[in-house]
Amino acid sequence: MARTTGSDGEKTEAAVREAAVGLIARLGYEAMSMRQLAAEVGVQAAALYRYFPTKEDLLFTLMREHMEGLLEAWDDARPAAADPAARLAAYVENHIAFHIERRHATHVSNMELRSLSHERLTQILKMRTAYEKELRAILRDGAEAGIFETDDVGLTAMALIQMMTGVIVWFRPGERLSISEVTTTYLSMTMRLVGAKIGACSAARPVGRATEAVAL
Amino acid sequence: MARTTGSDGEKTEAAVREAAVGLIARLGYEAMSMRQLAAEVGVQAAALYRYFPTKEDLLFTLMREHMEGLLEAWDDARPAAADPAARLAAYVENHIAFHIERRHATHVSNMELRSLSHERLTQILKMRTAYEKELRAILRDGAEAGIFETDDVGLTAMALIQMMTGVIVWFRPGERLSISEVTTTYLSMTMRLVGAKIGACSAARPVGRATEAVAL
DNA sequence: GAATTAATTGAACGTTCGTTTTATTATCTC
DNA sequence: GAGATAATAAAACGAACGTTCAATTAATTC
Repeated sequence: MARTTGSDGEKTEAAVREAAVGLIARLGYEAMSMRQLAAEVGVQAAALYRYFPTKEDLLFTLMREHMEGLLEAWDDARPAAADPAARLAAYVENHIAFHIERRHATHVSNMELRSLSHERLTQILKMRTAYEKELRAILRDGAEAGIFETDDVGLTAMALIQMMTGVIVWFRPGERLSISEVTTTYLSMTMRLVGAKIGACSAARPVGRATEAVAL
Repeated sequence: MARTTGSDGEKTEAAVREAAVGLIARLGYEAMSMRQLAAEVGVQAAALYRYFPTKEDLLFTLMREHMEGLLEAWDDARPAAADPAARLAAYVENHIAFHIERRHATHVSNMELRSLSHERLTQILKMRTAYEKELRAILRDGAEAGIFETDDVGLTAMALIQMMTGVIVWFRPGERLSISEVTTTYLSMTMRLVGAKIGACSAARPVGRATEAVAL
């Protein structure tokens, strides 16, 4: 046989991407075979090569578009206001929402970096660094304004990102907590972690601890 | 050829374990071939099967021993005192020290879970849960005693563990920060994150923020 | 020093892998 | 409706995979 009735390149390519994200997230890039992916899409393995020249090209495409999406999402969510606390709150909310919504793609982008060629790895890491740089800028501004109290901006940024991204490891939609409950809790943990002063944060509710400290 | 002069089963097995941890951490379990591992040890692939019946047995052994080591380390480090803040400080210090010292093994234990059979996965996860339960108990005790201020004990525990374990992603020995500097900073971030009250923590230096809150 | 055991080699097994090639059919263009 | 093109199937490629087996030699035992 050959071309099947109703076959459409765009639809097939989209189906390949979607199936690939799911399979790689579940099995790992190395463990997923092209035949397995093709079967999931309902196609022969050879057909995949019409859309992606190699298996690694497929992986790289998924990762690059994930990172581009993350940077775009932050570009849209970034508040105009200069208030560091509000900017930090927006960063946290955007980060958690984006990563929960794309758990599988995030898993792939975080776990399969070692399967990229050196050049492509560099490309992905460059995007990641640009994204992290945004957080460091917020923390630095907040520390200089005396609103935050961070011992080490770089280290705090890494700790926050690890903490937030870690949500995808245990979060399952429809279980005990909703996305907004998780986000609220993470927001207040973040504000406490950076030592945010009261009233400085418009989006987050008052962090709470300082009131009790005063009461001591 | 056959048995080589000076060959010793115990030494070879230890060399296999060590090389396997390094290779799996760098390449991933699926991407590492038994021939590659054998070459690293300086032996033929067939020789590996004298010590580990299958590739998965090797992986499982590495993971199980890593988790056993973690539980033992905490058993030794656990303070006798009942003070939740001191216990939390001990947990953080032990966790970071253990994971930095065994970065590669931690990487393997965290990243290659999906390559285990269902039964063995359950076994490893049981150990991991037992370890995390210790942290939840500390947080609960601290919250009940009014020393900590945690919105959600389970969620806080996950956030803390992700944050702390994340150290191995970026930490490189001999770079900008020493282990003790990293530990100190993470300890103070932890204490702020859980909203620890001043003076409650014997091991950590005063967390700092409350003093300024009082000064407001 | 002969017998036994421990440690390893080298070659091979069947399977699966990513990928390529060729042929075939559906759809689109005019 | 003929010709061009897009989308796929089917089969095959060589290479690499985990693993097994028989042979061989070093070390140990008595």
